Amino acid sequence: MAIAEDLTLDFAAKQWLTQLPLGGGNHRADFPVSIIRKNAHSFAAGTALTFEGDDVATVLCVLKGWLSLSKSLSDGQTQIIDFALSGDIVSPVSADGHTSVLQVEAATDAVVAILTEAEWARLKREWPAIATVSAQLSAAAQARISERMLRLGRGSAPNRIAYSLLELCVRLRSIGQSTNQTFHLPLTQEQLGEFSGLSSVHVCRTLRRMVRNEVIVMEDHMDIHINDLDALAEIAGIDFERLATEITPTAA
Amino acid sequence: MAIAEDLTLDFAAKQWLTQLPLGGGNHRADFPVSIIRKNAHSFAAGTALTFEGDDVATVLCVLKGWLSLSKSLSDGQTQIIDFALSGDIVSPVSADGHTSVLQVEAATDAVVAILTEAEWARLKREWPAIATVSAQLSAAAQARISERMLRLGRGSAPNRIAYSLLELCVRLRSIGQSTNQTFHLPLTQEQLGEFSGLSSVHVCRTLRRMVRNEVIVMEDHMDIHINDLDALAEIAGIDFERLATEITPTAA
DNA sequence: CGACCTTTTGAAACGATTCAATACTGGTGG
DNA sequence: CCACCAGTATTGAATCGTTTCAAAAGGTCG
Repeated sequence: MAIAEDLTLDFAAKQWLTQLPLGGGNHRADFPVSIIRKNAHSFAAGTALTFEGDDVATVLCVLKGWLSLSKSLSDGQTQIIDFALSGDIVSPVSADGHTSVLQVEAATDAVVAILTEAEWARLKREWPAIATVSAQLSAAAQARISERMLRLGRGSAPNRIAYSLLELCVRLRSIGQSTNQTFHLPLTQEQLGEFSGLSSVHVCRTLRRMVRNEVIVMEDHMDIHINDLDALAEIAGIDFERLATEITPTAA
Repeated sequence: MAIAEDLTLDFAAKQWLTQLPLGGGNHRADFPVSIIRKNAHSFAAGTALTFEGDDVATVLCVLKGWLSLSKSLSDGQTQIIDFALSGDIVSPVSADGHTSVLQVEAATDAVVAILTEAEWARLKREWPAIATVSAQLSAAAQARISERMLRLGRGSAPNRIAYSLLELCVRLRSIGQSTNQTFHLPLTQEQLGEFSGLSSVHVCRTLRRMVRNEVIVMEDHMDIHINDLDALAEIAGIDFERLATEITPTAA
């Protein structure tokens, strides 16, 4: 974990931090960007982000890449609770404020600003726009977690996979990393299984069937194109554009 | 839905609203209680709480009874995402602020204060203690939803049922409705199935097996006593007291 | 008492997992 | 440049756990 120097890159992408109405000419407006920049760290894919002691009360702003938030059963079986993508905010704190309930890991190479609860509270207080976006992000996270719980509890394998693909497509689109239902998932089938509650073998079978039916096209280790959006949405049991408004922070 | 007149009852229970350090002699300190009282409504068990149009941006404070928050697949299969118990706060709003992502229903007879987002924001602003409790409650909800997602995705039926019982036991204990691991669940086996992602038939089989093994005792339609806490915690894959600190707001 | 809902239990069917063998891919070092 | 390796993907076959179907028993309420 090293201080990130290359923050220019992803800031160009469509992200909340760059979109904040922070008040143009006002030089203080640089403050949020600068405090986040100052606390930015790089993580290589696969690295665990650990929090101990007082560090727990911490807020993570993902500036680049994907984080996976997961939990494991005692026998090692893992469930990915959520992915935090570029622009997302994570506070992996439990009700007692002392333990992290979730294991946080960089799913890809990632850049993350790590703020204390206090710093974050101050940002929210002094820049209401940040508080607003933060609330929207958390409502969006809530909504997509509900959708996924529904499918973990009740959905078939095709339903789960279809939903997972559509959710990630929608989210990537909202941060400018997908157009025309084409996107790259930086995941193994094993990880997609941990996300959707299926064995990697069954993820493979299900994806293959979708390719055979020409619902999706797959190339180069997880470059996905949704060929028949209506069919996939039907399998997932959602309305694509409605899902987008529910699980994605909408421009205020 | 009628204005509730009988608010004295559950207020006696150990609840956040009564525990707030609102500043003793200060007469303004009555304000939170009075605004909540003014907006309290009664719902009979089974009633759906609906929100339309501008009502969506709404906060629910459960004063008495249980709410169930659920989602359904197009074929009618339902997943209960969470129960909101007495003292819990629910904001069933999606990221666009216009649709309710969750179906809210009174699982028992219930009394709920229904506040607008604006009223709630004002309460939080003027009584920081409310903001604190609110944050704790939402961290607790986050934590228990993660635990449940893990089990929906990866757990066996016994694991899911054991966890569900323990979670509800812990939560009921924290609001003074369970002592000695004895409590009443106001749920049918069907609902317990919707909560744990199992068919009602399999809920029955699993509970029966636990009774046979003397892990739990069941009487009178869902009066449950956990007879062998260690065994149940083992099946659920948790540490009981640790779970309590994670999924329950801790006294500040 | 009958109507209705919930619980219980058995048997059959189904879907997902596990096991196992093979192929594919990208990276490393001879 | 090729051989090799580890990790990943693919496919088939057997197994397992859960669901579904069905039938009966228990409870509650008009």
